[in-house]
Amino acid sequence: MTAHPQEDHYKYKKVISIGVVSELTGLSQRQIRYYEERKLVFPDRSKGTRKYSFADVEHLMKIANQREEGVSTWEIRQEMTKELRERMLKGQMNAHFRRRS
Amino acid sequence: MTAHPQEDHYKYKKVISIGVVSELTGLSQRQIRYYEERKLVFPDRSKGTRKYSFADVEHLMKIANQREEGVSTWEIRQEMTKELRERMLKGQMNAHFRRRS
DNA sequence: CGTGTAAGGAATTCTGACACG
DNA sequence: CGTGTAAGGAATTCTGACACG
Repeated sequence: MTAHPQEDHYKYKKVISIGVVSELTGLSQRQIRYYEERKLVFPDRSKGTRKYSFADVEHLMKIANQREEGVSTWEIRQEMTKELRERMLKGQMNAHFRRRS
Repeated sequence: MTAHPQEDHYKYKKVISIGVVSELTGLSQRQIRYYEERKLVFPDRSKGTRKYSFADVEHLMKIANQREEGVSTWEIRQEMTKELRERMLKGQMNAHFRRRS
């Protein structure tokens, strides 16, 4: 599917500490941890300390933009689960049509 | 040139701490720091602490393989500078032919 | 609700050195 | 030469709480 399957997961590998994420996003560590509490981000934990991926960083930047526009964390969360449902539906449909065509 | 110019530098962005690099490569922190001393890797420094890229991680894995084959750090270094010279030459030639064709 | 901050502790990283070989 | 380790300190991260609004 992709030209460089390995490179692809550079984006998703959770290796970045919160300090670096803070620098990259311009968000405070407090904000980043709070967004986790509100279930907007899901870092890995390596013995207590949080590890984020580049995808997480991008996602946090989107969140930062939405927050600036006055969107609440609750609304952002709603939007996320909604998109998730849509993606799952699409997956279902793909599986469905793949089976019978 | 590339489909996703931004994604591309996920590979080169120096954001990974030495502990994670150690886990990723299987090398000890001592080894990783020593290879830096021998000028085989060049992490960024953010206020003292080293930050590596995924490219650095890959490079360290190659180094680990060479070391297992008995190649000395000095020889690895030689090989690196040699490759660098070749790449620079190629750049020169590209510039040269670009100018006159 | 969303974020700042001070507090105390735990985990991480750093350097220079001694050791072995 | 290449790597391990103990040592002491510095920087990072963590949690729970109080504050403001």
